[in-house]
Order: sequence, then structure tokens, then C-alpha cells
Amino acid sequence: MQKTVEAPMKEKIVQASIKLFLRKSFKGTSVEDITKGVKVSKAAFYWHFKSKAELLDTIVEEYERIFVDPLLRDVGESQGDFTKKYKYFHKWATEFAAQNRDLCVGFVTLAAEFSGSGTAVERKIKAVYAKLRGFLRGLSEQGKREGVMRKDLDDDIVAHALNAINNGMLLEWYMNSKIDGGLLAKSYREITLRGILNKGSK
Amino acid sequence: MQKTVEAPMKEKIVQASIKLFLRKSFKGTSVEDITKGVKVSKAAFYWHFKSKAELLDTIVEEYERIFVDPLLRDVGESQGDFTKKYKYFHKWATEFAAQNRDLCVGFVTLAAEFSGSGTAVERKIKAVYAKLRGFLRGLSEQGKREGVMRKDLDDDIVAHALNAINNGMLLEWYMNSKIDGGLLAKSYREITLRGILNKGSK
DNA sequence: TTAAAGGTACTAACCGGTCAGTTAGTCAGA
DNA sequence: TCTGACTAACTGACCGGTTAGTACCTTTAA
Repeated sequence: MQKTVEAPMKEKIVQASIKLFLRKSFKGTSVEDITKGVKVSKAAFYWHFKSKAELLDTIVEEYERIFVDPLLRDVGESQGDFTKKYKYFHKWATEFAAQNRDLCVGFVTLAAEFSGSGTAVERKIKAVYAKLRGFLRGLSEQGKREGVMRKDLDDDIVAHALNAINNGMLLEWYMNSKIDGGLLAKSYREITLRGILNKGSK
Repeated sequence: MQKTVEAPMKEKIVQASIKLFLRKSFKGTSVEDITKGVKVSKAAFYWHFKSKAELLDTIVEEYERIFVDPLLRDVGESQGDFTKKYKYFHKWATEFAAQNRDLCVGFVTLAAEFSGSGTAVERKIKAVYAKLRGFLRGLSEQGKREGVMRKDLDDDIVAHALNAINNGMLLEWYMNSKIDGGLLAKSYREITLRGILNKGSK
């Protein structure tokens, strides 16, 4: 008989807390809310994490490890012109978000919750965004080199804008669960692509 | 001799709490944090507001009263084609945001903090966004009627996308205080306009 | 003309409850 | 017998909200 393989408690806590932070925010979620959800004692939580803040760090690291790093690696290693790469980037990111909604939207809401707080986790979140924007800036430069992208847009601003639009769309999708995420993703790819390309480019 | 006219305590509390909620989130800000900031006792706070939640409602109402309603009224009453109206909308909104950064960014972070919470204030915030999107949908319809806007985009999706981009840009601006807000605003107007217009339209 | 009455805008001190984090102890398996 | 993975029960700090009382101004009525 097959034994049901349970996920390790630490991972169960991380997954449960992502869901709770999304619904009730980090500061609005108590450690007891989390431990009740995974049916474990509070002290067990403190066996796995030295503080509530360390759990938060773990979530930020998980976002970087399973989303940002593989995304940048795969798109970075892919071959093709700017438009092809941007489409691949968009496809990769939206498909991941569709399958990991809580993590992706949760990360944006955590970024919003801690922006301006001056905390260590804020710096950590900003570093993740800086990494993403660094990649997008490179893409923007490639687009200009290849002559398909508008030259009047600053590369840094393009990176900021693409990141901002991404985050805004995630939040909009979460705040309006009824809208078709796939349609929103498709539409926003068309809008951003057409918005940054030269008029003639396909 | 001129007497210094101080703002009424209720308004001072609202202004101070907007700043604090932006930095520390709503749940991360205690009533004492607020009352210490405006040098008033806690009981005085509860003389002006029956609860911390009522203060939150007041902020949401203020956002609607001094930003959303005047914006929709002015742009709605203005004459001109789609492009002119959208540019006016964008100019109005970005200039307001530049002068009321805390209120505008604070509203987005509050929306993020309470989305999915199932609370009364979440419904209130969503109603404000629904009003904004209703207006944007109307603009989108006008753009199609006038033949300048792409017909392949759904009006509702356009409204969602424009709102999402707006919110994303506000957050990006706040999270990266160093970037030139004016340049970001200008660039994103160009990107969104070109993104939703027909290729031939100016 | 004046004094009582009432409302406005507060303060200091307090209350019950919740929070992050701790302590001391348990127990299965190596 | 040792250690990884826990539990029950607890602590001190803090939080939202209340209570009782005060200073000051305006209205009312003798």
C-alpha cells in the first residue's frame, strides 16, 4: 500500500502563510492563524523559523528561487530578436502566475505592505525587483539595437514601466477574480508590445 | 495681529494617518501611533471617530470626494475626441497624484492590504474602482466609435488594464522614490496611448 | 445682568484581549 | 541514549476601545 507522502511541515507552513498573508496581510495574520491552519503548535512554528520575520524572508527567497531566477535564466538563454524574447518572457511569467497565483500576487501585496517601511525585508524585496528590472533594461537595449523599439524611451523607464504594469495587472486580476486572467494577460501583452515598439514593427 | 488658523483636529488626524498607513500599513499602525503624531490623546481620537475602521472609511471617502469625482466630472464635461479626452484624463490624474502622493499611493496600498479580506472597506474601495472603470469603459467605447481605437480589445478589459497600469505606476513610483515621476508619467502615457490606438492614429 | 445648563473638545488612567516569542517537557526513531 | 520534531502552558508587551472627569464656550432663562 502506498503511503501518503506529506509535505514537510516547514513547507506546509510557508504555503499556508502565503495564502493567509494574501487574504489578511502580513501584519494582520498572527502566528496562531498560521499554526491553526496547518494544525501544529505555535512552538513548532518557532522550531522551524526563528521569528515571524524569518518566515517572510523565506517567502521572498522562494519567489526569487522558483520564479525570478528560472524566468531570467530561461529567457536569457533563449535565442531570438527582441519581440520573440519579450513574448517568451510574458508567456513564461503569465503561465507561472496562473499556476502560482497566491505566491505572485502575495509578493506584490507584501511589496506594497512593506514599501517605505525601512525594514530588512523591504530591501530584500527591492533587490528582487532590481534584478528583474536589470534584465528588462537589457531587453530594452536589445530592442533598440535591433531597431524595432522606439528610441525615445529611456531603458530604465521601460524597465520600470514593464515591471509596474506587471504588478498592476496582478493586483487587478486578484481584486477582480471574475475577470478572465488569460484574456487580461493577452490584452496587456498586445498593449505593452505595441506601446513600446516602433509604429512599423510587428 | 493675525492668528494662526490651525486645521481642525479631525483633518489633522486624517492627514497624519494617511502618511502612517502608507509607511506602516493600516494594521501595522496603532491608534497611539496616530495620536502621538498629532499630539492628542487617544480618547480624543475616539471622540472624532467611533473606531479605527471609521477613520479608514473617511480616507476612502476623501479619495473619492477630492480625486475620483472631480476627475470624472471635469473629464466627462470636457469636449473633444477620444485621444484628447484620454490625454486630459491622464494629465489631471498625474498632476493630482504629484501633489497628493500620500493619498493616491496610500489608496493603492490600502486596496492591496484589504483585497480578499471580505471586509466592508474592501467593498467600499472596490466600488470606487468600479466607478473609475465605468468611466474608462465609456472612454474606450468612444474611441471605437470614432474609429481611432483598436476594435480587438474588449472595453471592460481596456478599463481594467488602464486602471491596473495606473495603480502599478503609482506603486512603482513610490517604491523607487529616485525615479523621475514626471518622466515615468509621460512615458506611460505614450505607451498606453500607442498600445490601445490603431497603428495609423496619432 | 448673570448664573445655571448644555455642548464641544478634549485628558489620564484603565480594561480585556491578542500578540510574538519562551520554557519546559514529550516522544518516536536512529 | 541522543536528537529531531514536536506540545501545552505561559509571559510581558501592546492594542483597540472605554470610563470618568475637566476646561471652555455658547445658549437660555430669572
